[in-house]
Amino acid sequence: MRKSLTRRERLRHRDEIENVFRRGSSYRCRGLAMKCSKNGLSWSRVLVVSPRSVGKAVRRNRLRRVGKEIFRTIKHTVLGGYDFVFVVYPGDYSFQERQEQFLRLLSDARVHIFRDRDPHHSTRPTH
RNA sequence: ACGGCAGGCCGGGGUGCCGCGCCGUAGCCCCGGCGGCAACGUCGGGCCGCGGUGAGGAAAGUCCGGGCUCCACAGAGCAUGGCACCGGGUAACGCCCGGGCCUCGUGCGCCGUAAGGCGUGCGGGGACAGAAAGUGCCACAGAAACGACACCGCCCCGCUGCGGCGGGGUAAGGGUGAAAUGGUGGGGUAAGAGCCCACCGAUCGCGGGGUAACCCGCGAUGCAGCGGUAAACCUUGCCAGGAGCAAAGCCAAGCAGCGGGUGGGUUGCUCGCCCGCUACCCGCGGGUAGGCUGCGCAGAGCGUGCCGGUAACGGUACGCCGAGAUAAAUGGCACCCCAGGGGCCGCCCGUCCGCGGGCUUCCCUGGACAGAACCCGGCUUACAGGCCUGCCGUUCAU
RNA sequence: GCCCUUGUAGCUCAGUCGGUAGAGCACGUCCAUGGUAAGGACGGGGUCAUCGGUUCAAGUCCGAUCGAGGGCU
Repeated sequence: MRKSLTRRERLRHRDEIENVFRRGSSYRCRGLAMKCSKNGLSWSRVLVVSPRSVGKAVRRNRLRRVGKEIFRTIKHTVLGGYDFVFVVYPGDYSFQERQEQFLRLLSDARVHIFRDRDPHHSTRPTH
């Protein structure tokens, strides 16, 4: 499977983003928050942002890039048909610790598929 | 060798795997539009390959100056705002370069008992026009704060009850203040005072040098107009029309109009000019927050050499084409080199026996400040570490 | 990206033309009350966001920096 994250798989428009923030379900843990909602498409779309309190543009870009990279490497284990918004908060975390935060919130939302299981028989999300 | 100051430059490099934006290009024939009966052609998109390319010296703050776009043209005057020694550079500037003057620090020399003064060298700083056009302000203190004045004093005359009192002269000394109407020394005088003299300062005139700011020399005037503040109003000279790429133009989608004004034309006033009076403007309400152009373009462009210039910079020849996103591309992981910091075992060298330096090995960091958003020229601010040049100081060697 | 506004006591704000920084609430002590609140008297508390400049003198004038808030398709 390709590990790319193309333009189609990113959440790009203001109304779509505001829709997720307004109507999506919330999940959060230390250092990360996630909002998601169904988008009616066959694939999932994602957006990673960092709040203004993180600091200046360089630090905020860095957190967004790490978040995008994590989603890219694990996106084949995520169900299709959802819009995700990840809000990355500052903290002294390594790449692996950040990845665990993402996997935990995706599991909490029941949209995470483990690789040793057949995707077609996994439990459907309940919202 | 080390340390300090000033100026200039750089701001990690490489390999592998995975990934992102943009440009070009072959393919698939996946999707849509148009043409065609069809095969297919064409345009746009998607996917998958290949090639190219991909953050900074400040990209930052948005403090100045332009280009560019729109306001019919970008016109005149006033208002308003900005700038301000002189000359040059530049598209322009409040920027840069050179020069002048003032001021601060410091070395040397001279004068002086000293305080200090003068000359000169080096380095730093200066929003540095005008206070003899006018207005305002100068708290407290002080007699008096701008054309004003006598508190303590000093001196003369008169009176006296010998304590002083009155009239006048004076501004040297004390005192107040940030600042008291030239300074120092001498003469003079009742005491004093540019009252007179010498030197310094100031003003004016003449001559010389310099494009100029200004400098130098000589002479005259006792200085009778002279305090400070224009980053107070102001005066003089110069500059500026306004808004800003969320400018501006086009396409698609969508909605609902109502009330008011007669003028409107992107700060204010007047004039001119233009447009319009089925138009335009103002207010309330409703709808849309998508795409394309602008916008990645050869440009006040970058690099190197030569020429002119003290320099900023200009000219010329050759070469090069160097990001273009839009919830916003330039990233992630691993390793090596290099650089820096820290620790321990061992080895070597020096030793004033406190330790210092080098090698090996291990760990940490990739280091600081910081992310293009229409584009340039500056300014300001932030910044780990390193390199180069010049000057100064200390030590060692010759 | 562009354009504005603002920063004064713990909080909300005054401070004109430069001349020793104030008000209300809050805080402390005392009075008053059997006690508390209200009330009264007295008092403490400020790097005027930071740095530099002009001036004899700066919260005020000028420049730079930092922070906070708002608007523009």
